[in-house]
Amino acid sequence: MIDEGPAELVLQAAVARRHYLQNRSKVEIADELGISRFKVARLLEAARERGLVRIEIVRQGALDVDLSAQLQERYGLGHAVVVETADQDAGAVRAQLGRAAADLLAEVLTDGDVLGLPWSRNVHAMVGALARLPRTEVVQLTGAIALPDFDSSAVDIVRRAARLSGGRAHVFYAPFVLDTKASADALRRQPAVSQGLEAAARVTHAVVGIGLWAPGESTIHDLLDADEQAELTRAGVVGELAGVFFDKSGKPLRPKVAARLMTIDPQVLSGFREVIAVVSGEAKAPAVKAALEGGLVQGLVVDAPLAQVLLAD
Amino acid sequence: MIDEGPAELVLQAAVARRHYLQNRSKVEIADELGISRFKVARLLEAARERGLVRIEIVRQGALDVDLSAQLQERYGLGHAVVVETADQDAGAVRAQLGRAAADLLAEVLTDGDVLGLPWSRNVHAMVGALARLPRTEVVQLTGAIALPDFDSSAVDIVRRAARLSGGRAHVFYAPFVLDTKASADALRRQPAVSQGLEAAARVTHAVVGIGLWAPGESTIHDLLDADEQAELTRAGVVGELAGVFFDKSGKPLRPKVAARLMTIDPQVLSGFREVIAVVSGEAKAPAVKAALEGGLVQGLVVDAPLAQVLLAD
DNA sequence: CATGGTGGCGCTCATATGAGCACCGTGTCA
DNA sequence: TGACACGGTGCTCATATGAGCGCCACCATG
Repeated sequence: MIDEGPAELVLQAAVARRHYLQNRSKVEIADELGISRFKVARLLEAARERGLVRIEIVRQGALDVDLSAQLQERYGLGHAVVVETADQDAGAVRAQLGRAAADLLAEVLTDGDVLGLPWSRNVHAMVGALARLPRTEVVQLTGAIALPDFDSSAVDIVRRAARLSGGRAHVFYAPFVLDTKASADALRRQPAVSQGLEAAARVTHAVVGIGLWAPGESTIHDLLDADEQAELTRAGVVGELAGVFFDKSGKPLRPKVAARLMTIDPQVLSGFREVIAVVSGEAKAPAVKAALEGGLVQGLVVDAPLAQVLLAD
Repeated sequence: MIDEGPAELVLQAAVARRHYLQNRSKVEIADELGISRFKVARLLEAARERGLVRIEIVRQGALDVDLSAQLQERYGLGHAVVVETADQDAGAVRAQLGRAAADLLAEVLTDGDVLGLPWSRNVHAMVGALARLPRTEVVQLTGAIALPDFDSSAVDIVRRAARLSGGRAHVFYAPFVLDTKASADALRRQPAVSQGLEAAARVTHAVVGIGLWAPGESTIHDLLDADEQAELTRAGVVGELAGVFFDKSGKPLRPKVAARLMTIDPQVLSGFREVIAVVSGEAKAPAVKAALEGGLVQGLVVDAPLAQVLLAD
């Protein structure tokens, strides 16, 4: 009797089929085939080693759940969602991410949580896709930016989210970037503004975008002049989220320019239970990686290409 | 909190990934994720139900082990081997089947077994592919046929197998088909022939081809004249193997013509421990099905198309 | 012929797992 | 408000499973 021939192979397949495809127990299989349960176990092991059994985690609709799970495990995230975006233009990708993020948020939030939202194109997209939310207060985290292509500001974002949740909206009217520290301080002294920013202390969940500190990759970057951009680069800034700057290890920085921004303090951010970042594009990987490593975000909604880069060593 | 969103999906994927891809126990996973082992079990169940986990039995080289296992289970066979033959011509298919059958035989036979071989094109191909065999006697089961394309007869087949195994060859020189019953009887009285056929009683394993009772699908069919062909068809013959005729339920028949054939008795055939049939081509399915249902064969080496038909209900 | 190595097999016993149940918080309806 | 159904959870206990071990047949040497 010569071993390892086709009969052995087919026996392994027969056992694997019964166990994995018809999920019957090893004892059952052993009885049926008249062999010991130990032999069944060994046959299964051999079948797996030989590569006879192929197991994969399948994509579900637009979600690549396998990549998601890998991301979640790799960075110890609370939540990770990878959206499969069949090479579409940036706008379509943003919309898909927004939908996924909206679903995630609706699932993650519980009555009594407090949601914080900054201005961000991706956050805007998410709020646009929101259908329903548990009852939560919604807090504005940054000043407003009026961009030519967007007819919505931080205030509108927060209002819409609050309307959907049925909770209270904490808003204030102020620009994201002021011309001087003095103007910014003056604004912060306004009761409406200070109350709004104080509410941020109660926030449990925030949804943010992440900007890479490079031209065209961060709204704030593009709002500053060349000298300031360079200064922050020299200071080690690789990215920002909700107006909080951080370096390549994810450590928050407080550059002088920050005093001119209407945004939350890095320490407030770190008090949130979960910060969910919605980001797309491989280009942003360095900033996202830094934010992850610094523990600035605990949730991630990204497109597949970015996920791939984040997982590549 | 709204259920069944992306977070739930990703959680299921995370659990499935850990369990199936990194095969860690449910208890381990439960500890790591901080949930109960029961919840892990339920998540896995949900993941499987949802189709999130995909398990398949993979083809191995030329063998479709999954189809093989299905065939084996379906017909309660001792052995089944399905060969993947990427739509080649009949000759190439025959050669591949022969190789698979040779490997199977080498694996199945044990010292002391007795191998019986009839004349058949597929058996000829198998013997040609044989490289080594355990020590077994080899017994000729049918008379010889000289076909224009084949320079080998039953005698040569048996001799070659015996040489490879190192066992004794039991051969006799006689044609497969005689002109009259009287000639056949006379031949059977020859000591050399009768001794050969008697040795068949000790056979434990036989490898045979299966002929479908139709033009071009059975060597014996084509050797008879039109009247006889029709007579057997009327008698219910759907196929033959090793010169034994059978009907559509696999019951052996003994038509008058059989007396003119130099072959074994149906009863002798049923005394063999395992009869392995080597067959290819969907066309032969009816004959193969009959032989299987009648319990005439316990082993099968077939090409994938035939296997598909045998499994289709 | 003795000797030791090797691989396959099935055992024991601790652990992992599944079936079924009880519990709890929630929502619904009278 | 109370009664009740329901989904989700973790428990108990019987069963299935895995790790490691010893047995035995086989084989290759001295």
